Amino acid sequence: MQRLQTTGLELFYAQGYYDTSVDDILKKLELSKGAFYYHFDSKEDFFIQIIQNLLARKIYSTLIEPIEGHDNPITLITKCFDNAMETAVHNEMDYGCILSNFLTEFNGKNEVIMRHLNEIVTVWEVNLITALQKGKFNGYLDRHVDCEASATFLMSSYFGVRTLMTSAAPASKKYRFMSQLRQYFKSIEAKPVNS
Amino acid sequence: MQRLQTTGLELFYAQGYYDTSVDDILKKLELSKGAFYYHFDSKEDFFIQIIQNLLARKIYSTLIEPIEGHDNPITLITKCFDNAMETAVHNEMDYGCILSNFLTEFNGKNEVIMRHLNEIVTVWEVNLITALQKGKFNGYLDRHVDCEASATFLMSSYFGVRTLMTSAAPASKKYRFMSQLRQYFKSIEAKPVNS
DNA sequence: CTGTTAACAAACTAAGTGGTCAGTTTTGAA
DNA sequence: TTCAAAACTGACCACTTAGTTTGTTAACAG
Repeated sequence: MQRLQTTGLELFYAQGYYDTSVDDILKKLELSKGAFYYHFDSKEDFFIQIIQNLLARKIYSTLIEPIEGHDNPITLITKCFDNAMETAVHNEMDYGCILSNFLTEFNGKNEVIMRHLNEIVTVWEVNLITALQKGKFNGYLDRHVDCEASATFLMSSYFGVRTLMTSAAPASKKYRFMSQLRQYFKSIEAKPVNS
Repeated sequence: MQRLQTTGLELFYAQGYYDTSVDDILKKLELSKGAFYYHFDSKEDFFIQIIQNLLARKIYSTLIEPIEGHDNPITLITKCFDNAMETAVHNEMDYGCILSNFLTEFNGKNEVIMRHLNEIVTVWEVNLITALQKGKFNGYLDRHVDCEASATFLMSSYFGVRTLMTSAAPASKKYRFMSQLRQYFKSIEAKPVNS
């Protein structure tokens, strides 16, 4: 069962949902169709279970959990993005940010799945905002910073760079991105008081 | 012929390439399959012609041409992104950035098409870098700015925010994004000389 | 009027697609 | 040992896919 979902997510991530047939998955697993439809109502049902069981966890462990804590959110987020992109650089099987890819694929096509995906996006957003607000409260961020806006900007840039990284020269893309991310962070960090 | 390609791009953009059948396009055009395959070798050939004839032009007119000129690139890029996102906000048929969507869809699946798409990305990148360098030369940007890195950062953030905008509250996403884009720009613009 | 050709129509093929179902094996408790 | 429920098989169904083939117009040069 776990094996089913893991393989499913791998294939869906690599080939896309609509371009991965149930037969594809079953062939890789050497399983029969009957077994599959015994466990799942439909391909869509299968995918939704994957979202809830695997995708949500994956996003949490790579993008949310690392930014929790009471340290400087700038440091935490920088490290978090750096790590996430580093695995992408070193993983030849990188097809961009899973979440962003699926958002693109299902947009305007499957409302049910979109709701599940957007839920994960919202969780990420809320956690980012919270981390930033906490950072502001603790004096790491300038007190004029718009945390909601900053979160949107950070999410955008991360989604986008992961898309760009798949094309060519991911390592250099990562380096350039990180340098400008730091530049942005420098502009919202707490200014030293000239007393 | 023009009608064929225009309708094709509309459908490919809205539903994705793999989820749009030749029959879909022909049904909307009230045309026969014979006519289609008289003009095009294959579905892929059809799409590649669309990329070259329509997509490249669309990217040029919305993202490249507006940033050409000798004004402050910060102003130009800000206005350009603002306009591009504004049409997205007001267009109920918005499915994100066409280029970014296709990059996601074809990544790892069709190398030929990927090459064509990446060509467009490169053109955009080169023009962005040029605009920034010119801005640096003309004293609009701080002379320590890494123009390549800045271009990557700008492209990433734009791709990403267009993906996010399709989910919910595009207008508010736009507003938040633009505010932080300005914040970023403020951090790379030429510092006033304290003489 | 004739023959040629560009432009299309429509029926067709072969290979998939998601999904079903009658039947078989495996498991585990009584 | 029994037997029912759970787990699984693989052939099958209706349908869709990209692409082909054969046939029909319409225009037009000679």
